Amino acid sequence: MSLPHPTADQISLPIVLAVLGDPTRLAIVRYLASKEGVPLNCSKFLDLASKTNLSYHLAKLREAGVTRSEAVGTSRLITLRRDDLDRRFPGLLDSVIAAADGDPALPAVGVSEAEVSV
Amino acid sequence: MSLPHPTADQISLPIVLAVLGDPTRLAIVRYLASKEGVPLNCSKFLDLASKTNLSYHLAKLREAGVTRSEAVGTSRLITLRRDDLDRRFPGLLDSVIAAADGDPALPAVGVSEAEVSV
DNA sequence: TCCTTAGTTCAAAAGTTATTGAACAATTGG
DNA sequence: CCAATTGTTCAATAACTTTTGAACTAAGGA
Repeated sequence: MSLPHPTADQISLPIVLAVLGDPTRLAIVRYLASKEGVPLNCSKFLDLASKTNLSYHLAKLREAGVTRSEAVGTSRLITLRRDDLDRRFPGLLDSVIAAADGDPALPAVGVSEAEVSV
Repeated sequence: MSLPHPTADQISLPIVLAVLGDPTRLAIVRYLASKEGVPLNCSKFLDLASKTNLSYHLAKLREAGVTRSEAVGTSRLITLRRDDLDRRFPGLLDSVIAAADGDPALPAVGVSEAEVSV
């Protein structure tokens, strides 16, 4: 582990809610949840935002304690901190993801604007 | 009903999360949840923020679809839109409120700074 | 009617967050 | 070593959010 992460008990509810309240970050979290166990690198999310902007949003998620980023080579392997989140805020992540999955208007990884309207 | 409210299906997940991501608004929602069924007026929340600022936060909650405000005389009776929220986002409100209740560091209605530290 | 109570609106200021491009580091493969 | 790949950092800007005080409206009671 390379970058600074909060410990599980430093994770703050309002910060997590505010961080998940951004559609780009919510899309990242949904995708991580859908690929649980598979560490992903940033390039997976390039259809959501520019590389620089993604770096910003991924840092927000990491600093909030929602994700964990591990440096491996030139990549960052990103995983959802599901265990920590479930322990701190039981049921929260599941209900957020289920609600997001039920909303076709939200941006999602691998679903370009074109694909949506076709 | 006097003021503009979104319909249940206009309620947006990211907006609700962002709105609940503010500690003052989270305290309002927790208090409304703890007094469910009892319509409250704004004065209940005056220990959280100034009257003007409260008006701003309560408008945010209403516009997001989290609360309903009804004008009765010079008062606004405020209630939580639990049915609508539970239908749109099952389990979300309960997990947020349970998580907030478990965090003594969060501001709460009727718990002044003095009372906390004494 | 006049005063009080309850809350809103407005404009300004302050603070925060999001987005961008250019420049930078670090690793890996040829 | 050189070039490509992967992602970060920085500074600037744009855009939004929060907070404030003063002025206002509308209802209710004396």
